[in-house]
Amino acid sequence: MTATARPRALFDDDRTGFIYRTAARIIYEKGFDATSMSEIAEALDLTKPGLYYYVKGKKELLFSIMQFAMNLLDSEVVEPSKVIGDPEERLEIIIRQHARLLTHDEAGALAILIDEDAGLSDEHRDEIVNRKRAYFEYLRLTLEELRSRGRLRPLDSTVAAFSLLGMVMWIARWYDPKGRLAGERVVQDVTEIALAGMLSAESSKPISLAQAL
Amino acid sequence: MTATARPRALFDDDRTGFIYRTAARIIYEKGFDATSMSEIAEALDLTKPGLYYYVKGKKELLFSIMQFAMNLLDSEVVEPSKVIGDPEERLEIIIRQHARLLTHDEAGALAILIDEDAGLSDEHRDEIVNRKRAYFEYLRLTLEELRSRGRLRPLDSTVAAFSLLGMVMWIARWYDPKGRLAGERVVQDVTEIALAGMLSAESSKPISLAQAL
DNA sequence: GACAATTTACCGACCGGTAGGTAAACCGGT
DNA sequence: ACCGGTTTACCTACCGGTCGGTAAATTGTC
Repeated sequence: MTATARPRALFDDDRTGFIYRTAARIIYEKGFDATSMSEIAEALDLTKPGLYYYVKGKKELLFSIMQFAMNLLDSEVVEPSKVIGDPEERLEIIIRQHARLLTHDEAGALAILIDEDAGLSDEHRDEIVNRKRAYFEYLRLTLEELRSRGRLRPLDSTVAAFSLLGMVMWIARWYDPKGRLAGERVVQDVTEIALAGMLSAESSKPISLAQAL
Repeated sequence: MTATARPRALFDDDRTGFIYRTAARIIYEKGFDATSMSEIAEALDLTKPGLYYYVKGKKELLFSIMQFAMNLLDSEVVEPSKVIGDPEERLEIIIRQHARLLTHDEAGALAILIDEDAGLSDEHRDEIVNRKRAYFEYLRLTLEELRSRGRLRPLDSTVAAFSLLGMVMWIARWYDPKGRLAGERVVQDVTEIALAGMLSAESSKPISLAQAL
């Protein structure tokens, strides 16, 4: 697990990266519309035009942060799960990794990804929505694969996939890393609830092949 | 429209009610900050001062809508479930009724309730947060009751309650009443996933107890 | 049932303030 | 002398909110 492996995103070394991450934190805390460019600039010890030297505009800034968040999701959740053949194990990794991401500090950018697409231009929103849709479809197809092996409850896979996402995404809304609950406990419980909600009653893990016949 | 028991909220007859509901729809679609009072006024075939004849201010308008939504939640979810003794049945009613509410048209006000508390004044936010907290605690205590009867998986009840809420609330984000999926199918599947995720493996009754509603 | 007094339901014009954004000057390092 | 990075000074657009006013309905009085 190498627990401390920090995700190391695209922009992390240069000044631009610092700006994006700082902006993400503030926008996450206050909301996109309620956050002014001057505020972000101030947090960077800059004046507003100083910030505009680095970013083209407020919408582009939001878009960049969202692309960063989607990259994070791809590299930390999708990629590691892709190599796993068994759909049940794969589903578990998806949930667990996604939940884990949200309990870590990068949650800010991820949470922005959830809520703020209204602030994007039409073309940018299309881009983000497509990437979200791809992730959703990946999750849904994993569920369908599970169904074809008789391991999924008799559920509509769209409803099931959205339910999983809702459970997991919600973590960003309520979890406080400085609170009573340990992050790993949250990740563990959410993963367990999610799997139990999806898998058909009999034969959780040990037996697998005999049932398909 | 009589037999199906429309929730019939506080404001439904008078002009004020119409204003609140219209505003809720627009704010739900565009977000609170991105919605101007002139826009709301225009949707009502009024000018801005005309709108201000009815509402004291933008924040008060938001607060009123949120109070309406909380009242709806209380009358449609909490009240009907309170009379049920068995915690498993009660849990099912809570989930089912809450999900059902979100698949109906009143979802707008409910969704605002989810996202927009940042727009409230401090005192108003306290009021809303307290009501939300009461609902959460009601749900969590139902889970604890379930645990005391050995029917809850070994989960932290806080994590479990938030997971349920996330699943259910998320419906407002993705469900389209005009889409492919029938509302009742969504309600049914989500309820099933939720219960399966909570209840310990042995001895879960057949799901369909409370079909009549 | 006539008519003055009052209230209801609005509108046009406008104000203070702030947001996103820009032009142009400035400054330190090489 | 140049140039990346930064500032000062500023513009325009729009937002929440208010002021003064008014046509139409309602109410009280005789």
